[in-house]
Amino acid sequence: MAQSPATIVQVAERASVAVSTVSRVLNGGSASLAVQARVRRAVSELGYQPSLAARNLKLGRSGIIGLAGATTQAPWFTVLLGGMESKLAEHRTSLAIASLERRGRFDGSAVEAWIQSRRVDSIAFVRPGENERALTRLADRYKIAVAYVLPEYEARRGLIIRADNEGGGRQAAAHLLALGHRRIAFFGGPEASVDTQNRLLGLRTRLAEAGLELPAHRTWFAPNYELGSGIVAADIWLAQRQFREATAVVLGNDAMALGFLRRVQAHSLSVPRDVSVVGFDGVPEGEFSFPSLTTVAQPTHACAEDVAQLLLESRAALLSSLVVRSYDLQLVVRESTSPPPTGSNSGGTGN
Amino acid sequence: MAQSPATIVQVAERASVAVSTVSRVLNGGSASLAVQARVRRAVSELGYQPSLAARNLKLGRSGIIGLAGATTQAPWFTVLLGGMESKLAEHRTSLAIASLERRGRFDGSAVEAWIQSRRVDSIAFVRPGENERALTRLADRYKIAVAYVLPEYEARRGLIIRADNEGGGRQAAAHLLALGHRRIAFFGGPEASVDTQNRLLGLRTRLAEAGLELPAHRTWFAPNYELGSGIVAADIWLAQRQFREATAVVLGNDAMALGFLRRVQAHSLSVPRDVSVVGFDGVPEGEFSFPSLTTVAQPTHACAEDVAQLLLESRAALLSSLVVRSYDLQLVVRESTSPPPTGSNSGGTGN
DNA sequence: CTAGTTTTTGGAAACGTTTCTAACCTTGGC
DNA sequence: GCCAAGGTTAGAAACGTTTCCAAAAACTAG
Repeated sequence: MAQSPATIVQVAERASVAVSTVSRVLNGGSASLAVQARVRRAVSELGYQPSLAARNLKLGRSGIIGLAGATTQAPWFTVLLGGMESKLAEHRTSLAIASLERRGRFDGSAVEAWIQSRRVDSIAFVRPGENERALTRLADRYKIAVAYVLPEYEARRGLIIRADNEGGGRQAAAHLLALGHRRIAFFGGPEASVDTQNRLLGLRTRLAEAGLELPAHRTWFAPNYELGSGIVAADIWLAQRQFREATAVVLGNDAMALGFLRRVQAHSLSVPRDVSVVGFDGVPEGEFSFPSLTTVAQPTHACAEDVAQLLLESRAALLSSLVVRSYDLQLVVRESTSPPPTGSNSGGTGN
Repeated sequence: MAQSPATIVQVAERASVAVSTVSRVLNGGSASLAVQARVRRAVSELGYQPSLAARNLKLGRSGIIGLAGATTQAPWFTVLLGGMESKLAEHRTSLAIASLERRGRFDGSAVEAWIQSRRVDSIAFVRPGENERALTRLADRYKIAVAYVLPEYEARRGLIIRADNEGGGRQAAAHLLALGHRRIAFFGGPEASVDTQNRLLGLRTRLAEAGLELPAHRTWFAPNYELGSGIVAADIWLAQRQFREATAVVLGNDAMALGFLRRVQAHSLSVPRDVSVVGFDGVPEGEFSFPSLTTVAQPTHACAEDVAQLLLESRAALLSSLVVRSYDLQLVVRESTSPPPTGSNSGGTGN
């Protein structure tokens, strides 16, 4: 039908009314009932929808919220994407995606050009990691409201979405204790990672409450959070006596846990019969692995909606002040954990 | 520094030059060297980047390519997203995401409002499935260039990205034949699905070339492509003699294959020792499953770049004509396939 | 019926670009 | 030294909105 989309001018003509009147009617201003009816009829006859681009240009904003992460394919990222999209769709706001990396490397100037040319109103950085400082400078330069989703450090203003990793560690420990495990090993992500440290802290705290320890000789830190680190962890667990004594292992994240699973099974051991395995994150892959993975899941979906909402409604406030939101992690019990092998469940202190 | 982003007017003032001149210089028009230098200096001093919104408004387009799928979290979708994003970033074009579903149901009018208010220049529908006709009507109404990524049917104009599922079926068959399998079972997706039919056709064709058959009593069709269908498939394989004779099974897609894997292993059988398993799609989960999954992967990344490129460069052509691109699938051999159990590898004809 | 008050409406400016047209400045040939 | 031709630059209009301000219309009250 409509060759090119109808404009407000056409609506005005058809309703025999001034352009400004159409705008007023559509934005809830006052108008006589007769005019309102005429305008609305013209609108529906023409199938008119205001051009957001023109509207936002006039209003001095872009109506765009940016979402940027190191990779657009990480599970975290896509969940956030879905959650924010559904929230934003109701608010005439669009979501623009940017990858922080070009050809595998962080590219600050590409991000800067992107922010500037789109004039994004707000932006959410997903797991900014080591780039956080550079990104903060960028956001400051352009006075953009910004949300950091699971940052490692802490910015001075903006919205910080953090996960209660310590609580998550406690939950993992509680679960394993309830199953009867007494000796637990921890194969963390990078030692410098705040997340890993907090998870370990939670584990230790909860174990201590049960009179148990998680000694340093049963903790190990990987160079990264990749699947390969889980493979190495498995080799260590298989080969080293002080680790092998553990009847349950907690891995730095799900990717590592999946690697661990594979390697251990390749050695003809069974999970959870020979060893119980717990991961962190709650990635979808964990549901389909064999055995499916017990994990401490991040509350990503809830975060997504809150990020969208706050970035929309508290934009002004976020420009100057700091808002920190912490979310509880949630234990998801699946098949990779069970009571320890009978016999190894001695009443020892675990040292 | 810059409170609000610099505009072309400020650049013009700083360079003591008219606004139109700045625009000309920046867009490669002719200008004296002295002026060029002055303008460029002003641009870099102010950190000026043109506002894409204003630019596109004037140019009568939006500079936005839409990407819409039933769910924004499907593996297919995210790969496409990443691929298109990196391609588009070089072309001053942004990608806008929309979900075709609101609260789990297809919502045509939401999609229409979205298309219209954003004035998207082109749009890519990912696996439109049963909504394809409605979406085609929409695209026609607004005269938008449109790409259908893996459609079930075929539109009259636009870009059709299809995968050579028949060839994929042939590859799967060839692989299993090479390993020594003679009796193969097929657990497809919905019988009405074109993809499933083509995959089956490819399997049959290749087997026929080897003098073998894939008889109807060793094929089964699921109601959908979900994991649960794979579970049911496994139960059928386990229970029914004519299926159980097969030393290798081909599933409708990876999700089903993963379900099959889990169920069979839950019955204390080993993959691939007791049965070889092949999936379709190449989802990331298949890499981390145990055993990792042999699959016939979709060439998603290549598609993504082509979709972006064609939607950008051949926009006009796509408005009236039909372009069909077919992509080869690629066999990815992992752990879930091996030679059949010795003894069952008789020289029979497979009937 | 008039004057005052309120409500409704239309006109114009503005947002930040690009492009068209016309004016200006150089240059070179005579 | 003049004129034409060429290249370079400035000015204005346009894209589709919203909003401000003033004009017009509709009431209200005296």
